[in-house]
Amino acid sequence: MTALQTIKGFADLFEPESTLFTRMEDAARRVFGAYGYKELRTPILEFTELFARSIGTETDVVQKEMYTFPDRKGRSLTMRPEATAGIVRAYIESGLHGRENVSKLFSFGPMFRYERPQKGRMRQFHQLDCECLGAHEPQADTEVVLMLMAFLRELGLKDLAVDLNSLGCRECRPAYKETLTAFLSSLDTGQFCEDCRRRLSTNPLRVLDCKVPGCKAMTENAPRILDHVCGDCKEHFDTVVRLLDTQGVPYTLNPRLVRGLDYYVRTTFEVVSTSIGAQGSVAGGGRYDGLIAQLGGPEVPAIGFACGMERLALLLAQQEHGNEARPDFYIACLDERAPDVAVVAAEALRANGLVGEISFTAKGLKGQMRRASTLGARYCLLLGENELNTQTVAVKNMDGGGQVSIPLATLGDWAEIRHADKEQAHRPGAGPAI
RNA sequence: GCGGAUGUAGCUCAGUUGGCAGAGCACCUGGUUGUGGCCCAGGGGGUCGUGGGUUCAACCCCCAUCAUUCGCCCCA
Repeated sequence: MTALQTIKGFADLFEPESTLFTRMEDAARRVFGAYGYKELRTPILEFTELFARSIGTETDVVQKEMYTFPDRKGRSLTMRPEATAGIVRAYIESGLHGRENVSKLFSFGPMFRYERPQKGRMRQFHQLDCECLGAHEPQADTEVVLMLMAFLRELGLKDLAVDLNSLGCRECRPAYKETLTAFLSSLDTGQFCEDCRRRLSTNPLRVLDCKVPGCKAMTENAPRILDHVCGDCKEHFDTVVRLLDTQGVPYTLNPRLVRGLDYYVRTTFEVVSTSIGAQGSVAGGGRYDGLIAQLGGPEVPAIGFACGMERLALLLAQQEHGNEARPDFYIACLDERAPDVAVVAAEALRANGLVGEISFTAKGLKGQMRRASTLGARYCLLLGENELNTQTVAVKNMDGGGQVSIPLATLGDWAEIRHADKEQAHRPGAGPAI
């Protein structure tokens, strides 16, 4: 029998990733909750039509990256490739728009895209998602960016850059598109890379986003969308930027920043890290005023963002390398009767706030000490023949201190003192407890 | 979908021109050490990713395939 393995691009999350994910979710609830956002959980499966209509039939995501299959009655279902469509569907279907003017929702969970896996990109990946539905005001845009930054700060992440741009609206973007196309066509198009020559006709805005140095140089003097948006869009964007200034948020105006999904308009932003390779984009979002109506809902504006949890986990992991928490104790069993006693003793220690484990089997002391050492335990509790006969436990300080003998009956008191020490030690530092 | 790299012990990886399968860490046993984590000696562990081919002989060369990984495309 050959052993089974995970599906390509689907990962089992062990420590420390599993803990990092939990911490991100906790931080999200705290920070987003502070801005009045409520948690929403939508299904992983939706009718395929939802994504076709929202993301855009012509996009790569819909054309070749979705997990799509018929159910038992032949209806086409798709495992969600992103979160916004499902949230908007739920928003419309629940009639939430009729009960409140502005709805603020956040969500997190697995998404699915059939892509070639690489660093920070899985076929099953996870996103944190925030949507502010019903607000057209530029203050909503600013607050969403501020909230995203507050969330990343809460996680202790540094060295992140915010890129900002406006994509114009349905009124002014077509005109800019023409201006841009005219400019690009006037260049020596043969010098563009293969992809850009294709983009020229399919999606000229994407040419600005090309990473090939040659293409970048050629589009250096391309007309900037910010100089071509209509008065309303300009005013909207100016307000967003001015408010970010007052809050001291560092950002870069990036005229090349465009979005992959069709429904974005006006403000668009991205948070980038320079330290995780090619997949440096950690979060991205923007305004999508037309989407809700496009999906059969009311004419309601909205703005939101999605945050890639795998990429955040990469950043957190490299930032916290070597900061693993130490267990407080390890109980070494040196006698066959010891494991029984160890279970009870460990419970007494944990009841007083300590963290640690025991050896289930009795083995030689040398191996036990090695085990305690590799675990990084602060104290190694020895249960040998002598200790069992005298109803005591030998407690050895693994950090070079001495060793004391403690009656089993008073182990709880000892643990209480050690726990108090630990609390004291954690007070000044900002490190996570446990 | 396209391109590069890598698959050898539980883990990290060496392996010369094609000539008996290796090290470190981990694990087990023994010795030593003041109650011991260091040190010393020994031991268990391998379909060399898989399937073909070339050869007297393949971890090594060739073909195929699977997997992992870094990029491209696309996206968070």
